[in-house]
This record gives sequence, C-alpha cells and structure tokens, in this order.
Amino acid sequence: MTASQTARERARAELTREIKAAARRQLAATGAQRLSLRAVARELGMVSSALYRYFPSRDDLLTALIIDAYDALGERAEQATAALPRADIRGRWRACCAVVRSWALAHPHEYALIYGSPVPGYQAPRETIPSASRVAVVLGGLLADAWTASTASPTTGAGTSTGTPATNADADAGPGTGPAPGPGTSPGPGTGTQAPLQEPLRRQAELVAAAIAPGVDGAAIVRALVAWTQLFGMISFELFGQLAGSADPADAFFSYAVDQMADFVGLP
Amino acid sequence: MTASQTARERARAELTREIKAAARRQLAATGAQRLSLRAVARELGMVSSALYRYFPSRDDLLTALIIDAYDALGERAEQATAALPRADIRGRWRACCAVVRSWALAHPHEYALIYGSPVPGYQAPRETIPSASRVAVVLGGLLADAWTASTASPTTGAGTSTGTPATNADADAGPGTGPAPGPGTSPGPGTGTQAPLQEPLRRQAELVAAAIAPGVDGAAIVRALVAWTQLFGMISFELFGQLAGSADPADAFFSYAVDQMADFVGLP
DNA sequence: TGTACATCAGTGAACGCGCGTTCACTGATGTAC
DNA sequence: TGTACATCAGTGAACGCGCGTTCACTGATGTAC
Repeated sequence: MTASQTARERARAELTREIKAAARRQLAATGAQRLSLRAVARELGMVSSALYRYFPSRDDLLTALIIDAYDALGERAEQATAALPRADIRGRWRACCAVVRSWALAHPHEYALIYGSPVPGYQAPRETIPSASRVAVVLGGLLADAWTASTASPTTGAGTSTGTPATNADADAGPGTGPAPGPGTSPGPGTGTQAPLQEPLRRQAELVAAAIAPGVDGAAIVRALVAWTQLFGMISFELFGQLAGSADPADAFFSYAVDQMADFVGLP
Repeated sequence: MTASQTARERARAELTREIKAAARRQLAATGAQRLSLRAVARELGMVSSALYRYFPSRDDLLTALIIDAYDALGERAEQATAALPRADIRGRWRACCAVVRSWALAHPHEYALIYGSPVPGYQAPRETIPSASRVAVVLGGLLADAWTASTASPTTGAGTSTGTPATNADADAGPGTGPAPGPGTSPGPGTGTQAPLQEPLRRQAELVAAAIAPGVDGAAIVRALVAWTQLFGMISFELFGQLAGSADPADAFFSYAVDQMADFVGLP
C-alpha cells in the first residue's frame, strides 16, 4: 500500500520540515551558533530525544540548515536573473546582487551560518557543495553570456576612453560611471590583447571557467572572482556592523558598488 | 612607596596579560566563541572565580580580546606602511593589504572574532571603535596622500586610455594591468570632471573623508570603500573556506586582486 | 623601624542552569498472510 | 476481512558534562603613624 506508506512518510517529512523551521527560528532569535537540540524540541513540545528519530545528531541538523540556506539563496538568485531577458547582462548582475543582499538582510543568522565564521568543531560535509555553488553558477552564467555576446558582436575594441554607449546609457545609478576607471577602457569582455595570467592563477581561472563559465577568458574570470568577493564582503560588512560610521545605511553604497563592479568586470 | 605599589600593580598587569594570552590560545584551539572563563582559569592553574578580580565578566574578557586583536592588526598595518616612502602609494597599499592578510592567516580565530559573524548576545562597546578603525585610518591616509600628490602634479588630466607612465611602470604583478578597466581612464585621483554622487552617499563619503582622508573627493572615497570591502571579503572567503574549488591557494589571486583594486581606486 | 590596620589576590564550595546523547519502554502505524 | 507480527515515533529518566557567577573565607601585600 503505497498510500499508507506515504502517509507515514508524509508525516515524517512534515515533522522534519517543522524541526528545521523551529531550528531556523531559534537561530534567528538566539544567534548563529547557540542552536540546541533541546531548545528546538522544547519549542515543538517534544522531548529532546525524539529529535534523534529525525536527525542523528546536532551536526546533521546544522548541515540540513546550511544546505537549506544555500538553496534558498541560490534559488532566489536563479529566479531573479531568469526573470530578465538573457541579453540584459547588467540587469541580471544587478538583480543577482540585490537579491543576495536582501536575502541576507532578511535572514542575517542564516547568512552568518553560511558566509560567516565557520562553526567551531563543525566541518561542513561535501553534500553542501552543490547548494553552496548555486549563486556562483548564476554569476558564471551571466559572465559567459556577456563573453559570447561581446565576442560575437563587432562593437568591441574601441580604444578611446568614451566607453561604449550601451554601457553608459544603461547606468541608472547616476554616479555609477564616476571619475576613476569607468568601463571606458574595457568595451566589454572578450577584448583584444591582454597580458596572460601568471601560472597558479591561470590554472585556477581555467578550472573555474570550465566549471561555471565555459569559454570565458581567464582574466575575466579572475575579475569576476574579485567582484564576487567584493559583493559578499560588502554584505558581510553591512550585516556585521563594520559599515557603521561610514556607509551605514548601505543602500546607496551598495547599488553604486554593484555598478562599479559591473564596470570593473567589463559587463555591458 | 611608589615602588611597592607598582610591584603589586605590575603583578596585576602581568597576570592580566597572561589571562588574555591563555584566552587567546583557547580561542585559537577551540574556536571563535567557545571561550570559557573556567577553561582559561584551568589553563592558568587558577580557580575560576579568581578571574573575576581581573575581568568583571566574560564579556569584558571578550572585549579586551577584541580590542587587542584590532590593535595588533592596526599596529602591523601602520608599521608596514610607515616603513615605505610616503610617495610610494601603491607600495603602501600593497603592504597594508598583505599585512592584513598575513595577520589573518596567522590568527584566524582572532580575525574571525573581529571580522566574522558577531558573537550572539554580545554587543561590542564603544571603546572598541578607535582600535577598530586603525586599518581604515591607514588606508585613508594613503588615499589622502595619493590625492594631494595627484592634484599637485600637472600630470593629471590626460584624456587618453594610455594611462600615466608611473602607474604602468610601477606595476610589478605582471597581469595587474590586464584587459579590463586599467588605470588608463583614471590618471589618478583628483582628476577633473566627475558625476556628483547621489545624496545619501555623498554625505556619507564626506563624513568619511573628514574623519580619515581630508580633502579627498567623494567618488574616490566611495571607490576606496569598495576596495576596502573587497579586501576583507576576499580574506574572509579565503579563511572561511569559500574559495575552496576556485582560488584556493589564494596567494596569486590575492596579489592580483590587490593591484586590480589599486587601479580601480586610481592609486598611482 | 615597628606595629595596627586596610586593601587586595586567590580559594573552595555552592547555586542553578543548559547541553548532547543513550536506553529501555509504550503505543501507534503499517505489512504479510 | 482479520489476525500476528514488524516497524517506527515518541516518552521519560538518566549519565556526565560544562558553564558563569556569587560569597564568605584566608593570607599576603601594602599603608599610615
């Protein structure tokens, strides 16, 4: 009887979800690493030992929460970028950045769980990797699109500092194309001559390209990695209070930086 | 008798240091937030209640450790940059970045303590602020020097994308001046026309400039903030394992990124 | 220089708490015939 | 359709542990006269 089997199984699945939800609530309330099985059980009106029917240990609960957090963030990033026309590279970049930030602000402790300092004594198992890379995959995808678009079009290679019209016209954050190196020198990814990357980095970039952004030049990959670390660094600083006293209400700074980094990477 | 007074006081100071040292050791061993007064006392062969003669509570010990960590890092940054000629802006930037990273790698848990996810239930008191800003002050100082140097010299304002000779000649990391926006469009900070920053950001930049880099243009300040968040984001990613699978042995990536961000900010 | 007193460092026991995990158990839910 | 059995969910008590903090205390170190 498949129906009755799934009846029990459905109850199990539901309670599993409820446990994770309670754990998530506790995470949000009491902070990143004070998560305790007993408190979760208490909130659900169960006895603590009952949780062991669902998660063999506290660390397994943690792992489940980590995977869920990565998945929630990754899914949002995927949806936000998929909602835009594929050719709107900069829009997709902006959307991805914005969605990462807003998710982080809405779920600070879950963000801290995955992007903050690692939990002492806890080693994330390999099963987290696919979920953990979803945002990176999104970024790699749009980078690859930018790359193939620019290598296909003949618009590249303008040597002047005026920049491609599209880039400037697209910028809606007024000061986005400020005083310092704008996108002028870089008519987009895939442009002509470039100094080759030095060895350890070249190979790393190649592997990243192969995994995430096939066909993209190593230097562009590395620039994207720089932008990637900037994005999360900025969000972490905002969330962890490091921006207090400088760019504290960080909305304006954030969108400015996002556009700056788009220029930096050479996105159209 | 001042001598005997200081005898007791010196003993007190020394034990205070030893307590902090033991706490730091425990931090490094057992991880960021599992620091316990009892364990520290145990390591020192004391009874746990004795620590209350030195720190009124666990949180005060934590605060002391945080301040010490910020100070250790800040002092290194100050020394590393002070050791170079003042005009060597890019060298100072590189030195500061390098020293922050190497300190972080050498003291991962102390780094996590100050730049990782905040300790749940712990609110850093205001006394930490001066120590916390030392690295930013160093960066602001070199930015201000870059700014005044470039506004003083007549080399600025070249509209071409060839860049100032000094900038290119200075770059020793081969691919540092790669394909995308090099310093070409930005002959240095302080260059002519620039779109004004939008409002909330303009004021924030002004405050930062007033506090840390007097006289520097708002857009340059904001770019420096971007570079600043990139620096710490990159280090955190390396330390927290987020770079595994991409730029994992991160030395090459790090120095590449540092030079890229120097270009981005417009440092000579 | 010597004595009486005050200050301070460190002790040891205790309070009250929370934690992860184990284990034998009771019922309920499902399965096979 | 009904019965005998197996599987599973949840219970309650217990183990052994660690924690921060308080408190009355003993000596040692310093101070004033």
